[in-house]
Amino acid sequence: MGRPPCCDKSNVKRGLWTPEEDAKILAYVANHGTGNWTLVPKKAGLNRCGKSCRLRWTNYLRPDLKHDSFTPQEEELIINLHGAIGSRWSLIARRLPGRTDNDVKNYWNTKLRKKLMKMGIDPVTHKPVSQVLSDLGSISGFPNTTTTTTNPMAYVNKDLMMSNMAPTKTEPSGSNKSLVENTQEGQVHSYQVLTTENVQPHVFSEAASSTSSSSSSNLSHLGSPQSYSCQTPQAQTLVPHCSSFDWSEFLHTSDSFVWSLNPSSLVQTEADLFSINAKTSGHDKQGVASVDGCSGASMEYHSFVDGILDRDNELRAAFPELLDASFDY
DNA sequence: AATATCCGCAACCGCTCCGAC
DNA sequence: CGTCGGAGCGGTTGCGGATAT
Repeated sequence: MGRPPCCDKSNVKRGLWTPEEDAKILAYVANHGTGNWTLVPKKAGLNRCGKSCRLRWTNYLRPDLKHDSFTPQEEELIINLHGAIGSRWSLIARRLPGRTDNDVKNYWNTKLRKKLMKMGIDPVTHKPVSQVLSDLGSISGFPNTTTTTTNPMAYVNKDLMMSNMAPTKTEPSGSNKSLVENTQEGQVHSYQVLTTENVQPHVFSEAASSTSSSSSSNLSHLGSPQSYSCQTPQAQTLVPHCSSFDWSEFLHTSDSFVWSLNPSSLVQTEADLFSINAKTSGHDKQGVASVDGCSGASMEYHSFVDGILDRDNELRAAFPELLDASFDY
């Protein structure tokens, strides 16, 4: 037995909102405030679903919303947060005053995801594409007796597969979901994320609420000595290895984590990113973390993207034969 | 100038969460 | 403790404008 619909879909207006409808919502909220949205259409004289009214208010009409374009700082923040917690748009949006989860989600899907891919960074795992593909190579050499993940392919971004792989393997649709469907509430899952080194298996716990393969993957990074990101010792202790974990709470209480990734050297443009890459590949390693962990105070000069690119350079140097030229970006 | 294609954004859908009863 | 229903969330769709051909 399914849930009854919140309203009679056939008798309510759908689609774009008119200025008159917006005015009615605004007037209603001004007089009555928000809450009990199912009653709003009737009371405000609108032929709309209450849910639709709520969305219109929260995503567009709220007076505290910003409607201008995202700043480079906001961009950086979104990337960092997405790398840390995956596609938890509402949590990310809470860190961006005046932005809604829908704003952030759309901006990610239309701009940032493509931007990262263009830079050779897999937007799902936040790893360099070459590393993801070489990881995939390792994984595809099954059987892997230590991996408890039911679907290793879930780590691989669909876009990445489409753009870089022969069409012989495709990510099963809803693979993210498959991880979740196999997850009982409160159950702890252990994963080994394979890397080319594959010498430092690490285990992490997945919060039961997690529905994102990207976050799963990145959670592993947070606790991993192989991490490309600039975790602080605090960060490692802040990410609890337990099944009941509230990311919202985490984000509110652990500014030192994400914000320590790159507090002083926000990457401004794609051109900057490439120039950074050029610098680091020129072995100007001042302030660059070692691969096997964070190297103290120098970390604060090392950006999130720097870490990714350094990691990639290191990988290429160590395993030139593994990286086919076609993987170049 | 006309048409096709691409892109961004607003809105919708279906699901889960959570509090009230 | 189970059910109900509102609220919230993430994924997806579709429209309309911009750009390319």
